[in-house]
Amino acid sequence: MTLAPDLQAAAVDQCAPRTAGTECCSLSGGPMSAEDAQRIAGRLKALSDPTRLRLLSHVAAQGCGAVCVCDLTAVVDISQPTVSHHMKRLVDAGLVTREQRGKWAHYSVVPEAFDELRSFLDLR
Amino acid sequence: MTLAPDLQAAAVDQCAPRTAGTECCSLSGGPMSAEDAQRIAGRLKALSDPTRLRLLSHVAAQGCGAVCVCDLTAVVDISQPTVSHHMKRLVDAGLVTREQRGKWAHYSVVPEAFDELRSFLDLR
DNA sequence: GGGTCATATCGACATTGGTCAATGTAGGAT
DNA sequence: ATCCTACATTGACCAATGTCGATATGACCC
Repeated sequence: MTLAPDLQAAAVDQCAPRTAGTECCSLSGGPMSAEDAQRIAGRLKALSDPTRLRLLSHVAAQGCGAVCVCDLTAVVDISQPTVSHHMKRLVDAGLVTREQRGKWAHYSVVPEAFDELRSFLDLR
Repeated sequence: MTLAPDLQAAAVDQCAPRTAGTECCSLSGGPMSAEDAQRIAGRLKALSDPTRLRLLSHVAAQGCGAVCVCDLTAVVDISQPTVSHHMKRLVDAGLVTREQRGKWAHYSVVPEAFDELRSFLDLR
């Protein structure tokens, strides 16, 4: 693992105020439209791979800090192109954001996306 | 759609007491083990298909009632074998249970499984 | 400029997965 | 026993996906 490009701020409980989750739909709210099902399934599909979950858990553990790919390749034992591919899928799904700082790519989680999924999975 | 095999009880808020979700791990709880990632990814994978989400939303809408396949085929426009296949995947993932009543198969949701996923997706 | 480092993209491969038609199975009715 | 009904299983097909090595891009340094 190379030197971390900056002092990743220690994980904080709540760094930025979360905008209310995009109220979309819920599993218990009756039959879903095909469009909603497509949207949610897309996000869940991005989460449905063990390698991506492990990568994501490292990003999420940084709280509002950011993680570069060099750190991630060291943790999960897969090739660098594969890590890039997985991170791209997470970004495309709107679950993490990517920010280029110098030559490093920094990733951080998008809390609203997870809020939406959590409320979708609520069976009440 | 054939006649419903029994009067599916109107959805109730809380029919059976939920046992506390199997506290496993969380995305924000630091790096995940490969085993945990595999487990959770398996459940998420079962949820990562739009057709299964739509089927599941019909089952979940019944609350603690149960739904037979004949009702499900009518709702999503896919063949009966495909519905069976999807329902089997949901059962194998532990998200729904299957109960044979006469010649009908009745499906209902497993709230604990969803509780576990929701707490896993909690970024706090 | 050239060189190196961090990351993305490309092409190829093997595996998984969604779908269907055809068939099997088992319960209920006549 | 014979049919019908409700559902599962099988086998096949094609599309999507995870993985890698090789290569491209782009930022920094000298």
